[in-house]
Amino acid sequence: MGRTSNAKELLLAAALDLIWSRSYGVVTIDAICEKAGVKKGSFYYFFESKADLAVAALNESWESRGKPKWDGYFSASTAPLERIRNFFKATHDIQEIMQKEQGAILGCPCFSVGSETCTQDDGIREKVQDILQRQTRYFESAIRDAQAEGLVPAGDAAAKAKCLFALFEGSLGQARIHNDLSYLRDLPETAMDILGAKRLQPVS
Amino acid sequence: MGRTSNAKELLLAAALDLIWSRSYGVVTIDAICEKAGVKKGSFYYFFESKADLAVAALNESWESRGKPKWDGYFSASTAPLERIRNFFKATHDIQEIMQKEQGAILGCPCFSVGSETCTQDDGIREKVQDILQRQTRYFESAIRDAQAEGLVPAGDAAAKAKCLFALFEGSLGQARIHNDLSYLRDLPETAMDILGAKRLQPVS
DNA sequence: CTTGTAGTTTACTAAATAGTAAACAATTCG
DNA sequence: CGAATTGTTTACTATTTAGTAAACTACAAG
Repeated sequence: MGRTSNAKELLLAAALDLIWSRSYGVVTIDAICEKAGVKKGSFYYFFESKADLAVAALNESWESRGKPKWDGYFSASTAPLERIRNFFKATHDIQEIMQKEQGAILGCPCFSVGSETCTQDDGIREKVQDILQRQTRYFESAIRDAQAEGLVPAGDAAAKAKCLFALFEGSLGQARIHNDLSYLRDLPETAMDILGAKRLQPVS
Repeated sequence: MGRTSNAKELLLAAALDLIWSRSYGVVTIDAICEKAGVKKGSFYYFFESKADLAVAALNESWESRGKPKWDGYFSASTAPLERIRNFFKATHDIQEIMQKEQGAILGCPCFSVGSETCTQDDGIREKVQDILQRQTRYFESAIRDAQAEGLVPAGDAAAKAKCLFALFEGSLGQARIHNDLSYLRDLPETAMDILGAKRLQPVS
């Protein structure tokens, strides 16, 4: 019973949008409230602090948008190396759309916010670590399947997954800093190189 | 003539230290002044703004510490692939020392600050782009030399360099977020995989 | 229709922060 | 020495920001 509201959702969306396009530190609670069209009193009704909101926004974004996407790309019904290639291809295409629509390549909010706040706020750091580790496990699982099928050499799948993930986030970071899509173009082939997958045209 | 001072250097050092260990956005001019032991009036005597100081600090850090190091690792008197392997090995070792001394792996200040501020401040973005592009060229040059010596397959050296740099920055970012050195351990071998360098024990 | 609950709004305080102006102090060159 | 110059300090203002308290409003269940 009582009054109904979508203010919480509006605040989560506004926060993610502002923090992603600018940065965590530069975005004020007032700015988030203004963008959401919600008064500050209501903000403090739903959240304790900006950090609290950021954690909730990252979580909400992962659960409702990120996870379904990753689940799709890394579906077990797709061949293991195809999952990885498709994912990296999609990374490029999604950021391409973002550049066209927003005028800027914004990369991965989780990684950007994580790098910015990890020495300052434990709550955000833990949530970011959690999401990034979940994402890395998609790679890990696909690599294990590829190894089981003899598509790539055996080895430490977890370590390889960390490398692929580093390539992924590093490329997105460069694309963001330079606002340049070309940093994302070779991702699929580079990933195959890292995994030691046989090329169509053998190297030597 | 006139009064002498090292306040400018103190401010540059304090700013880099604080911004690197925390973030650009969270560090105030007052905090930088306090850390440097310099009054705010003096700050504004030397710099126009925090962004102005940040640009100067990044530049100073690159010129006096970064560039000499990179010049050393990528010396033409070292074999091309050795340059890259040594560099990545050193990346690990330097961050290991940092973790022991400071309690945290801080990664690359240029990339962190760049990702944080690139949509907000043109001055910082341009300086960061400049430094990152210079660094990428060290890879590019080493890759070209490796290609000329037949150590790696021919191909677009600039594109490969971007990939190596993405691996580098992505790994540092993960190491920072998780405060975990293991993200840096496989860098040398992964770099060789990306370049298609022949392994000691061939893959297949 | 009334009552309790969920959410909203306004108006405020206290603190932090950027930025300035002008008097003051040290250094060196003529 | 004594200007001219370079850097320092203090004390200040104006603004932004986080955070709060309490009155107010809409809704839903009984």
